[in-house]
Amino acid sequence: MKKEYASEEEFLKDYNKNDFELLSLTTDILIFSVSSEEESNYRKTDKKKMSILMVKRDEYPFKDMWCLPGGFVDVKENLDDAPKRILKRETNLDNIYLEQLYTFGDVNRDPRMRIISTSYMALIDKNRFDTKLNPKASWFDIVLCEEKGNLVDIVLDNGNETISFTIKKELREKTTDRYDFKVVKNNKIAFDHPKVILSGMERLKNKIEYTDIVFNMMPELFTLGELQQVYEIILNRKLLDPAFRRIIAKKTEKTDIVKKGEGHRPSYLFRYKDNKK
Amino acid sequence: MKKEYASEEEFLKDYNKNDFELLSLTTDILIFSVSSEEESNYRKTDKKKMSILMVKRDEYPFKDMWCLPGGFVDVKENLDDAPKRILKRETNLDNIYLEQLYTFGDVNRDPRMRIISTSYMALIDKNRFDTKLNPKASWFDIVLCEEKGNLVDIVLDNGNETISFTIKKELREKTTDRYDFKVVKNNKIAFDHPKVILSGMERLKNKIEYTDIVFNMMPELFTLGELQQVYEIILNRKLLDPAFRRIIAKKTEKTDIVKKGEGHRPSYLFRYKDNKK
DNA sequence: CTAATAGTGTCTATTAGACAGTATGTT
DNA sequence: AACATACTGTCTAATAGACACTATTAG
Repeated sequence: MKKEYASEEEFLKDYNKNDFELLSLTTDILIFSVSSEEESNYRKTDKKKMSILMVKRDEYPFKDMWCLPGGFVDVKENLDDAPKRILKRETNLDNIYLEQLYTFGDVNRDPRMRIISTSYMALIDKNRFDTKLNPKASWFDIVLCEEKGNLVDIVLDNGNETISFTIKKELREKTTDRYDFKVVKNNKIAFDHPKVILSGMERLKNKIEYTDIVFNMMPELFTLGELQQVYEIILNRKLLDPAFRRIIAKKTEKTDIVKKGEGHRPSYLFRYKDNKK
Repeated sequence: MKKEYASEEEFLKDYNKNDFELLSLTTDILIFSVSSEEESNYRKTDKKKMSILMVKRDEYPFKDMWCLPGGFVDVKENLDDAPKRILKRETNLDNIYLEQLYTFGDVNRDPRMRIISTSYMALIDKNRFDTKLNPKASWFDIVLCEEKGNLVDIVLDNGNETISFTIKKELREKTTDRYDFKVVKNNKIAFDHPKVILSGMERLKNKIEYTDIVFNMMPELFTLGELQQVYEIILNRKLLDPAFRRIIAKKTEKTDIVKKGEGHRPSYLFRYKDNKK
């Protein structure tokens, strides 16, 4: 028989939290940045790559594999606050503006128990942070990102170790939602984090077109060539100079500072110009 | 002292689930459909409105208020499967393709205990479902949706009751993420569901531009006038006929069936044409 | 006939794509 | 001078916005 309560207060006093099964919630944080690879040819500009911040697991499960910084959400903290706290603890990075990415909740995504994970992402310019990274954290460059048919190959490298995965994108029927991701190959990446990484990369690819998100990963001052390179690695295709400059003109502001000494014609430096309000 | 394990198997045998605080996860489901309001003028076509499927709460907390269909995620079921099961139980609707919307996790969003909720959304044509709705479920038309400055007013009506809310959209600093939503007025809507509803409406507004999602809420055959009306209520603005027809031409296919008897020039019926492979 | 919607033609403004060309530093 | 990148001019194609016009039905 269901008990009748006279008011919400009475009901709550009597409410037994253990009537429902409990589970754990974690949050994983995907931080993108840009790194430059020195070119041997003095004339060429440094080749840029996307990087992802990862952490080496020193405990089971997935001991000695790499994963995104993450951890358990505290019962007494807002979901949005958890990734900030955990990012600080895991990597020592602070003051980063995160946006929610997706919530992954397959039954067997964690071998310990039922754990659901809400992922967050952010773009930063890692050179603006002078805090020292925790020793177990490390930046991995995306050294390969290739899509053949419905297979996506990603290879990451931190200068020391190479890790990689392959995901099969399966079109979902009757929905305009994203694809289903199936991890078909995984070399040293813990949990379902390959899916998180690919989700973030696709989100970024979309958002770069209609937001100013990319400037979060640029330094204060940059050349348009550098900015174009970042667009090109995110979109994974070459852009034409004039078209790029037309579009970017509204979002940037030319300074009178010139970057010289690069072995070719110097470039003006630009800065981000916010047009919203 | 941290114990050393020789293998992942050994670690898992020893793993104590209660080392971490547990919480509950629910899922809320936002179902959109279109309803038509009979026009008194025989010449005019029926005015369309967006509708949302809601459920009356018959228990505390929020007794007698309206909320989205939702419920607790089972420890043994995939997150994506929970909303399907719960939607069936709460409303009797089956076989609906849901996409994940957002995960809401403020500490006090549920007065009973710490509950985090992942919301899902779907668009359906409710007339295609001949299953009878559960008595506590009901379709609410969006009878008003107005944005003034950073305040959004929404009024819902099921023919019997009117419920409403006002949300303040606060621009987040330094992020290209969505706004923060603050519920500043709430008339009879349970939990933080006003936020879920508005998130869904904004998602829909975005997705209608670059996906074919809208056809999920259209009948098999429709006139372009009807389709245009649906676009207009979702986007909340008038569209010009020629421009609309140009865009929609790629996504639709003309049949040789004509809809007559409407008090004005008859219209050909169209059907959705999927262009993705 | 009239009201209402269906459907088309076309001009213009804007934007995207393509390519070629000029400019200017370093070695 | 040669190379690499910076930056611009301009033609063309495609697209979006605006407006006006014609067509067809029920009553």
